[in-house]
Amino acid sequence: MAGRHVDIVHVARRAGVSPATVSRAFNHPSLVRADTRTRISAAVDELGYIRNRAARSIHGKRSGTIGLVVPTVDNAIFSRLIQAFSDALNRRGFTLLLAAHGYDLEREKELLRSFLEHRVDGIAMIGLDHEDATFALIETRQVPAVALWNHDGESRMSCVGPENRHAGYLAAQHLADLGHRRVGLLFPPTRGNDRAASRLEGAEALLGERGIDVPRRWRIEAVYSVAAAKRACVDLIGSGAVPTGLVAGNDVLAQGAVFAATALAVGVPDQISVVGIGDFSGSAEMTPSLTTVRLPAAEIGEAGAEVLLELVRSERRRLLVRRNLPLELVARASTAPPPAL
Amino acid sequence: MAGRHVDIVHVARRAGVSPATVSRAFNHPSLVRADTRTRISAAVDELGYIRNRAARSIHGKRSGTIGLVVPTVDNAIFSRLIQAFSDALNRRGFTLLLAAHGYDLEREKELLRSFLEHRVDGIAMIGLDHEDATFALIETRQVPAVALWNHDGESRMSCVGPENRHAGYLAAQHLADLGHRRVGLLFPPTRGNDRAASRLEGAEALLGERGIDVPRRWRIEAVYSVAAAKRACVDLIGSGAVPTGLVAGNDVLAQGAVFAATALAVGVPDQISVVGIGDFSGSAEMTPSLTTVRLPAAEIGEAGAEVLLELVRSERRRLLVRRNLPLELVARASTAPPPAL
DNA sequence: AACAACGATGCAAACGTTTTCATCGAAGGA
DNA sequence: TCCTTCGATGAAAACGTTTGCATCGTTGTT
Repeated sequence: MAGRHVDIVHVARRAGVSPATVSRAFNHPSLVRADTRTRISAAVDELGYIRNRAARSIHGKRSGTIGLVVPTVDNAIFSRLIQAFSDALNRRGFTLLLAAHGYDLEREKELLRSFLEHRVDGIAMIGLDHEDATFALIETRQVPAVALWNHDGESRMSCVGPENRHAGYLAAQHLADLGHRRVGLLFPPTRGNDRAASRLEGAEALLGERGIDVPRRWRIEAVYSVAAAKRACVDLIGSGAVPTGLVAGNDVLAQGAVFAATALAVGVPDQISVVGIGDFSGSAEMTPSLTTVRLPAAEIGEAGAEVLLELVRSERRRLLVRRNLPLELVARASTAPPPAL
Repeated sequence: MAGRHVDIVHVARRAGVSPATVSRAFNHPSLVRADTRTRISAAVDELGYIRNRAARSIHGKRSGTIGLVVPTVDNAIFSRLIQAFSDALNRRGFTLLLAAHGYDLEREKELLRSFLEHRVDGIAMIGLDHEDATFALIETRQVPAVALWNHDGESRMSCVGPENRHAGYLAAQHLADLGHRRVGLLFPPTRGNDRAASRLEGAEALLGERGIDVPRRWRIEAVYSVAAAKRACVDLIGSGAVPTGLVAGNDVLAQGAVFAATALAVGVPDQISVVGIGDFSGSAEMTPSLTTVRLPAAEIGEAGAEVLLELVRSERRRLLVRRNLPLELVARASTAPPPAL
């Protein structure tokens, strides 16, 4: 009964109407008499008809898909963002196309191209730093686009997110306010990652203001993983000269730092204070609980979808929307004044 | 120059050939003379033409998309799976459609429908337990489908994953082998979650074999979050009668349990042993490092994509492929023999 | 030199929808 | 009763591709 290749014509025949009427029943129900609609709906159920969006979108109609390109899915905080973004999309009848570029902006451009082949109605990407070709693609195709996860008043494209620079600033400020003068910086590679770069910049700005100088050996780079961060910090602590405070570029790195200190019996926060950025799941529960700058991941996803769909609906293709989301320092147990000398 | 609405006809005109030849240059390059191909390729670049996959897929051609429905993205272990699955797809020229149903199988069916409207070439879902309507949809549409994250020799659909039952069995076995007789079970709600249900079943089977009875108050349910697990375990420990060993349904719950014990100064593993399932990122680095059953998330994603695309290419629509992925108990520092009485 | 075979390309139909325009019948106004 | 208006529906064109078939020029065979 229900079949593999039922199309609108089959439905129309079964319901005793023309294909046009079936189409209208779906897209403009008010134009179709109620009892006709009922017959059509019955025919749809009997035949197991499923509409073909590809055929719809050929008419310049919306495809009902939104593309999201992220550096990686496998990441506590992006996954929260993706979840919120996807939910918000689904609620509004859109479907998510997702791809990850692994912090390779060249690859990002390719993925964007592939999304455009699928005629996505809108594009979301992480961060404001992209290849020129990426911007060019967006502009000539005039496809609605939004950058998530970073905010900049001067941005070249619409954006929804917090000021990552400010996040770094707040984290460093917290340590400085507690009296720390010997501060280390534990950050991921900043290449192709403007969020990390901005945070680092913000932290350095605050430290500069307070006249705190960070020697090279306390500037540590670790890829995004608890294991890498822990290793790097074990090395740092083993090297002897240890800072009293550490600003980590995100909570995963901060967790690694805390685990390293704990493993080496260096007290947190008695001997070293650690502040993260992100407030990932688990940061509040670990021992000691992690002081961090909360990034509103779910809000970014939600608001990002909202802004993007607004752009999709709007006819004004050149419209730029910027939404700045608030940050908040969450003081917990991993930070305290530095030990007396 | 480059435009918003360039189609294959524009390209053809510019290259001085017919649209058919342009189409062939893309899909069957060997049928087109090399210098013609060059002209076409130049025209494509000049005009900024991007192919329209919607128009292609209308001919019964593949859409080049694969749908993945997960319970949630926001979850350390699924995000690893999604990452691997997506990468494997991209490498083979496919694009991922993603949606999350929040452990609501009714919702899952809706999302599947929406994917079918987009004419995905294949479907991947998590687990083997789905609504009848979901199975029916897959069967009448004859769309290639695979279940990830669980394996069952009798499964109704193709599947790629480990035996979750065995994972639970192994975890419990480890505690029993160490000599624990007073064992607790910390699991997520099993409704709509056959992986958790299987693990619980496996753990109970082993405990039954060893004649270990788990009283009701040591069967704890906590939703998937460190915070919820920690709360539940704080309650358990506060209640007085504490087991010497705890099997957690996954590492997130196990981490919550460890944090609870640590916070209440109950030694892990001296007073209580905790074993998880998953081997999430961070489990090896925390203090104490977590004993767990490793689930090969990345391998599942990779192999899942491979199997699914095999099904897509195959003409045999009723083909069932089952791939069983190995499990491994990773003994670390969170488990030890029970304290002497 | 005639013919067959082949490679390269064009023409036009087809894919499953949506939408414009036309048609038809019924209701309402003079 | 005739004319207008309006609501419901159908016919057909259009969307951007792909592909079967036809065509045409070239090369190789006898």
